[in-house]
Amino acid sequence: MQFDTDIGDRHPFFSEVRPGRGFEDIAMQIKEAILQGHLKDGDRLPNERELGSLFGVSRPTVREAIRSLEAIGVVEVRRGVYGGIFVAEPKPDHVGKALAALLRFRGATISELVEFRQTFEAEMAYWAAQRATTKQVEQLVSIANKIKEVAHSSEVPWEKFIELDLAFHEEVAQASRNQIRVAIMLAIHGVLRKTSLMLEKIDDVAWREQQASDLMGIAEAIGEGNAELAQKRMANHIERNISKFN
Amino acid sequence: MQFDTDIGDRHPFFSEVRPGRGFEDIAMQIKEAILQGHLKDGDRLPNERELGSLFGVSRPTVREAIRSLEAIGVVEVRRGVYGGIFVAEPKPDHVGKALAALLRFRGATISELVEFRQTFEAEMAYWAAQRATTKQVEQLVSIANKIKEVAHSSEVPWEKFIELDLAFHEEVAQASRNQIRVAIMLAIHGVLRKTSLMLEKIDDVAWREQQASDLMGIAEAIGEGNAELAQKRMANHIERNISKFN
DNA sequence: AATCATCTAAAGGTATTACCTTTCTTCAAC
DNA sequence: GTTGAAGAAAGGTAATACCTTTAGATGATT
Repeated sequence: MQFDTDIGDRHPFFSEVRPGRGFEDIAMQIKEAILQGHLKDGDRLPNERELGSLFGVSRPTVREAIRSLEAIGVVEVRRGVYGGIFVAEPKPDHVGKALAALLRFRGATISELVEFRQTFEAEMAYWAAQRATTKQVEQLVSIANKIKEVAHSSEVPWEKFIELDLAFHEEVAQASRNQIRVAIMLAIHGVLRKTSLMLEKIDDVAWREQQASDLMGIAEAIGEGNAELAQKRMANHIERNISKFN
Repeated sequence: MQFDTDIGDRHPFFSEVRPGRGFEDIAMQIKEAILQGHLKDGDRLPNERELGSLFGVSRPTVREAIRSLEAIGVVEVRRGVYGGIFVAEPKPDHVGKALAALLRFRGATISELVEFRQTFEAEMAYWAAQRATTKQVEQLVSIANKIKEVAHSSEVPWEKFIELDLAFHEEVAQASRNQIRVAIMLAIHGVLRKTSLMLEKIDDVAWREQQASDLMGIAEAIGEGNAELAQKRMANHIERNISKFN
């Protein structure tokens, strides 16, 4: 990625902005440049001062544009020498984070979330059973075992229990080999982490053991490559969660 | 929502920022204030200069924070007298837009998208059949009829055809009464609009008529409240789309 | 009296300029 | 060879002045 920093020449794909919300124009041009393939993941953009010259705007305006792009995970900013503005790598957890913010703020209710989650996760398990690698299956079993251990002792804080549970589901999402599912799963968990803090603690050992048993069953079904079974077990698992929290 | 603009006093829920990325701190505090219910949808924040005083930072720093929040749809900025910074209303199309940007940039491939879409939309039709209002059903039938008319004449540009198709699917999403589904649907369409521009035009009248017939069938199933049928027809409809574009 | 054009104040949008802070690299002293 | 201090690149912040948009108020015209 080469940049022509000479203001006099016309830049290959950047042009000066129109009046109004200049930073929006700039953000759009940079996004477009990425979509068109002129800028690729990891590419470094010119520094803020140079960008200002290129777009014919001041540095604050450039910075506002960068902030917008940074917020939605399009670019990444690093400080120091060899720092700068970089086209962000496709990390699904970035997506998840932003998406979580969206869901949390945009009028989606918890009951809408669980309704969606029910079939979403079941579907995810279905594909995971067909695509999980040996390593991923081992990982799932490993997590399920940890949960089983933890389930018995009511000493373990419920936050720990929840974290293990979420880790399991995220691993299933990964195993389903679909970045969209991974992103949505992470987003949902972002919401759950926030909201579950407001719920009463789960000291119910019987419930914990049921959960552990559920997850182990799902891990086994995925390990056997039995998609329908994995799907069904996951659906039942989520179903039990819903009735517990409603 | 009242604000104490006197710098000397401690603000009820805003506090001065730490060094480093001050704007991040500010964005976080505002988000938190919304989550905690201190700020509600439609509330107007103090103007940029006052916020600067409240947080103990300069105006550019405040603006960068606002840009971040604006990008993810948390706040909305209006100019002019009676303008200002407002907590954004829960408009799912805002979510959809931001989500679309995320999906487009974050390594999700088209084939992952269609795979997800298949069951997602079928599920959506299932719930729509159980929840659609009379008015929504009429709207669906109306759109399906328009598509039917348009299908015959190859005069009508394919962009128009696609728009009608997307409108139908969005109406189904609305009818399913789940904001999460609506947001995801809009996001997917955002991606499709961008990518479909790169595909060859659809002059295939037979295909168009098949589409029109599909949608009419779905609308009818929803109108009858036959959830399983609606689900099945939607799945078949998407299936045909996939085979067409692969 | 109704209507249309102009004025004006509030608030966001931009430009300038100067300086601070972080973070490497480099090179010298030990 | 290790340690440490200086320097340079690039983002982060501050302060200030001025432009632009927008809606309501005001007043003139018909």
